[in-house]
Amino acid sequence: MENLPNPTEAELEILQTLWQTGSCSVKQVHGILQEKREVGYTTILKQLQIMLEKGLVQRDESARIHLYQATISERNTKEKLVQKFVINTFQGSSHQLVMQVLGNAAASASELEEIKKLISQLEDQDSTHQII
Amino acid sequence: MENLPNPTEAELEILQTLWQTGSCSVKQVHGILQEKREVGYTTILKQLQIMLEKGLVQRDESARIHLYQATISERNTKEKLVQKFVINTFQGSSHQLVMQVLGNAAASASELEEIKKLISQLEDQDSTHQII
DNA sequence: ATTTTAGTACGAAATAATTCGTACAACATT
DNA sequence: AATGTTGTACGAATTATTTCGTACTAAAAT
Repeated sequence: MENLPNPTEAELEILQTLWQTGSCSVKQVHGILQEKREVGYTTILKQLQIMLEKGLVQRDESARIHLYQATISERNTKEKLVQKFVINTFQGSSHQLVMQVLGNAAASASELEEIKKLISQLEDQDSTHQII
Repeated sequence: MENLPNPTEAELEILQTLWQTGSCSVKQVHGILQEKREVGYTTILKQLQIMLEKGLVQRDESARIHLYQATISERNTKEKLVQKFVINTFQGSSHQLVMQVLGNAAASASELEEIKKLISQLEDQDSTHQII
């Protein structure tokens, strides 16, 4: 249960492709990111090497072409990033964040439906499990 | 209608105190932040000077003690920061962000109530104003 | 066997963000 | 007037992040 550093912005970009694709060569990652923006091959290579040092990814070196994969889960990572963001930007009030987002982002009716459903579930949990 | 850069983390911290207090001397800002963490006076001074250059704050120099105030609104700034965060972390899906947050942060019943109310409002708007 | 191709390793430059020391200026106190 | 106090200005060190060039290595193709 090590405590790894949060990924930086560029690192997160790479992690996203690893989460989506599973296990990637540098070439694959580069190919995917290249579609979004101009970036050198060795830039991605170096990033992955740094991420390896940090423990954010692991790699299979058995073949000549190394295969990288994320060591941290998408869910858990995003959870931490959200937490940090909420602290920095909303003084820790995730409620405030939600209100902001719902206010801005014209959410579609079906999305609102989904959110309402989640809230109902949460409320049920509350009344069922809460001790007081 | 200039387009100012997003504030960095340290800058945001300062902006928060300016938003809360209105118009502050360096000393005031420093005093408030000092309570949260160890930080030098000239650090804050320099930050404010940089923020002035960037246009994030303006200052009243009429007195010897300069008074700083934010040039960008809290609401608007946070909106942009959220937008950027959602793009980086949730590939632009603010809906995903909301689901994450609600799932994690054990929101209190009253908070959930408040959110539900907002959702109802949004739904009303939809049915009332939407064209299709 | 030589050459070309496709990969990794590594140093280091470029950029951005943060921090603070030192110098200087204005006002207040003696 | 001299001294102390409380400000601002500014240069510069430090740290983090991002980027890429150059060198090296192994495999594939000739």
